[in-house]
Amino acid sequence: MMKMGWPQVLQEQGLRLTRPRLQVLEAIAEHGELFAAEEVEAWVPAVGRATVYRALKLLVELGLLCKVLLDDGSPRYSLSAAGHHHHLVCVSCGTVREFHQSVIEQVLRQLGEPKVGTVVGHRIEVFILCPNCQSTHRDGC
Amino acid sequence: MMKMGWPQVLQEQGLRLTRPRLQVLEAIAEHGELFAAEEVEAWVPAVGRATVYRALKLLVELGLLCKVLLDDGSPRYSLSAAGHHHHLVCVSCGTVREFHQSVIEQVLRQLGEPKVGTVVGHRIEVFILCPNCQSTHRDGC
DNA sequence: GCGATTTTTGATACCTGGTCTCAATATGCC
DNA sequence: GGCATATTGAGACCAGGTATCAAAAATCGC
Repeated sequence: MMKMGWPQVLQEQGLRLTRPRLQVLEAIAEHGELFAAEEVEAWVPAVGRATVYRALKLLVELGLLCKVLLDDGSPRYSLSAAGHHHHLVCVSCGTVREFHQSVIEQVLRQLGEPKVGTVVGHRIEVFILCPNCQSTHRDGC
Repeated sequence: MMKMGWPQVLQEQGLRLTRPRLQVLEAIAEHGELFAAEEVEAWVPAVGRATVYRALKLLVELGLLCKVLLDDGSPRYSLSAAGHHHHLVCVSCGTVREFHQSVIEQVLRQLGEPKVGTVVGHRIEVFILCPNCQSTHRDGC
């Protein structure tokens, strides 16, 4: 679920749908919603390290995956809806929600006065404690 | 300039003002406004690698330095005014400006409805092309 | 000023998250 | 099936750190 369309997307770019790429994709689809590159490596031991990283990069470029920077700057990947958005990351359980906030975008645009410069991009990451983790303080969360 | 108060700050924490720490601090004060950890290493070859990183961490914790994540997630450090703020980073020349936007903070607070969770932190980085880099397209910028 | 105490250092090993190279292999296309 | 081209995997290497631990330095009490 999310795998469909993938071959087409690839081929439009002159890219090939190879076994390693498929294995990576399947592992991701099957496992978590927020994961580290290292975890993917472990999920597909048959696939070389470099290839795993190449696949992740590809998926990010194609917009199927999103690179999220945690509180301390360490990178994680999450399945992504298309388009520009930001993340609500639960610092406890790692759940990631995407959100859109046109107000914020507007404010940022306003920053782009001539004297400041042209805004060429931005990143917003919001760290939360999700309702689940908030109520149940069991560490299993 | 910015060095004053430093001994006091350190001692209040039971920390010591050592030569390596001073060397790192002086190098930073003397050199750039946005720099990589690696650069600091090169500026103070007499100071061990681990110590450089420890000093940087300390300075960040004490709020004298700010860790900025570039577009691609790679970390840089910049001299910092105290207090919560965000960054305007010029993608061309690396100039960093701090900014405050209460509107954004407000919006983020609103995200913290019960059903979403409690906002425990956020990071905002805005990437710009500064007026300087915009007009003069000489790569020296 | 001296010694004891405690912090800090630096060398080194190790870690995560990647990238680069390059020969060997797999894919897509006809 | 055969060919051109994309891709892979092994392995070296890199950035940016952290952990360990004995040796050195700073501060405190006197």
